[in-house]
Amino acid sequence: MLIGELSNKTGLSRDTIRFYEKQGLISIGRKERRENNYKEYSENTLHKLLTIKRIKSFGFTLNETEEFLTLLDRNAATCENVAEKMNEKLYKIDEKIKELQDLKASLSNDLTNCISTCCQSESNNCQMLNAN
Amino acid sequence: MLIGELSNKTGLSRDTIRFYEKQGLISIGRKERRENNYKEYSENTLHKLLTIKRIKSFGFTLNETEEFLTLLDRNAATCENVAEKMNEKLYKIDEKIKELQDLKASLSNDLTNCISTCCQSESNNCQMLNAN
DNA sequence: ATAAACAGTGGAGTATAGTCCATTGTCAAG
DNA sequence: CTTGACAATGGACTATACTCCACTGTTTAT
Repeated sequence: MLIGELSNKTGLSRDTIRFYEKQGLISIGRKERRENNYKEYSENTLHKLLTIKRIKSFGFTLNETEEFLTLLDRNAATCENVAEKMNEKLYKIDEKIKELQDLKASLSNDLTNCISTCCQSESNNCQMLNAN
Repeated sequence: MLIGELSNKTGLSRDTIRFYEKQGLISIGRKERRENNYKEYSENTLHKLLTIKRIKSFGFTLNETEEFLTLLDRNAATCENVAEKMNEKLYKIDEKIKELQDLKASLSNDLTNCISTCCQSESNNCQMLNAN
């Protein structure tokens, strides 16, 4: 199929598909061209793109996604290997959540302080912005 | 004071300070130069940089930080105005936290499914990666 | 006198994941 | 026969917040 069809079937833009190609996530051999030089994408490539979409939906970057693809190609994407990466990602997500929660807590805290004390100050400018 | 001292006092690198200058967060007049063309930074600028650090520590971007600085300059950074921006930021943080929690939940869920079913499959490659 | 440390400027590079543009070529419909 | 839709390619641009580099000038210490 041509890139337009591939785009329709995957929901990825042509540009994105070409970008993935540049990045080496998918590849096309010299033979897989029509006489007019148009690329003829295989079902395999379609499937690969859908896989990329799925892996990305788990929050993996393109580089990480590429690692998965390599494993898949080698038939080495065992549950064990995959679960390991998933757990790492889960850990990172947890870290980010904690970071954000800390940030939220400190922001909330400062905001509370502002309401109780800073607003009584005679300065127009909120004291919360003053560095320690 | 010269940029080196400013850097020491703020903990920001010279490059960062110059970057903030390029971005217009701090500015220096033509007069504030020594004869050798070195910039002479004021206490005011030092204070401003510390304020920038503090605002950024709340998770605001440089653009958002600039808005605060503008308010401060106009003596219009009232608690009300500041609190409004803080609340917006809190809301965005909350949204991000939720996003991450959802992502985490779906990842965890798929991982659980994998462990209970996918690992019994005869394929080497984990089924979790298969697009629907 | 010379080297180290510091200052100034302009511009490039980093990471991420595309998106957009220009140009040229191809194909199908009216 | 020309217009529109689609394809290929290469390269520029986006946002964010710096960081690093090259090159030049100045000051300080030895």
